[in-house]
Amino acid sequence: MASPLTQAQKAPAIAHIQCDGDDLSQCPIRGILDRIGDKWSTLLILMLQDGPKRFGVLRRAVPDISQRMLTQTLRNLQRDGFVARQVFDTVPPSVEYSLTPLGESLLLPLAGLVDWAAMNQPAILKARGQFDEERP
Amino acid sequence: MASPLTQAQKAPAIAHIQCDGDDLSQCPIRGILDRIGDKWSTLLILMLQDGPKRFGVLRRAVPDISQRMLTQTLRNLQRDGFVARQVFDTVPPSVEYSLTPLGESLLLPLAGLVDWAAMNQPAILKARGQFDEERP
DNA sequence: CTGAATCCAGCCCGATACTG
DNA sequence: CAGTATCGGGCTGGATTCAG
Repeated sequence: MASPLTQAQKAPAIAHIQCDGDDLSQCPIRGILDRIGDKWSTLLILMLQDGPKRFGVLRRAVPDISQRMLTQTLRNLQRDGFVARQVFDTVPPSVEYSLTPLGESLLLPLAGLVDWAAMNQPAILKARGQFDEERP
Repeated sequence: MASPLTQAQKAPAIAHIQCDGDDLSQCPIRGILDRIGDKWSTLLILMLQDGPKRFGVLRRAVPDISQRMLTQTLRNLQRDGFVARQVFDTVPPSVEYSLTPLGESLLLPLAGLVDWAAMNQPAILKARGQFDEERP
């Protein structure tokens, strides 16, 4: 844990991650994947990366999300300590969501994944096309 | 709607990832998240990081996966070009799965996420506990 | 040993309507 | 404006059984 940043270009050395056997349910990687793996969490985290946003702003920024899912996803993110929720007691009421330090720290590893995805999507699509082509 | 916001603040480098608006379905990050977000893909990728493994070996290494899910997950990974499948025509038949170069390249960003998860799981659990405690 | 096929439970998520 | 409640569909994933 003394080298948080310099592992950028090292060879894969994720040996200690077993997660198998008996206690797979409380595997740390599983916990975070269950969170970012759902449909909207990652998108909302990315949306909040450049500052706090109100509920309605998020809603408009992600047009195809329902109020239900927006509320629920924000709740989960808040519960895990990724986002903070601040209520302004005005009329009409307004609520601001923002990334906590913990949430912001997630942006870094997330960026690695995002960059990888953007860079390799063509290869994935190509592989997918070939696979579907060869398999009737 | 364009993006009138400037990436000031302390945001890392995920500027160009919008994914909102009209074409959210073919957003690259969404594609990869749908893959690694499922229950077994990431675990199997990590399992294959130190060399090819046979079907039965993987099965025994991840005791709580069903044959159905093992086959299905491997198929998806193969389809996306992450793993290669080699059949040895013997009796009884044996099949070996291994990471492709594309799959290996995913190990790097994945490692970042894994490390982050391992390092911050205590904070997450703590936040979760506090949240559940404060909410009746 | 590897894998396909079927049945079935659970939940994720969307649409809608209603409150403060 | 922000959030809750309810209903229902579709997909994920587990158990079992059969086949090459």
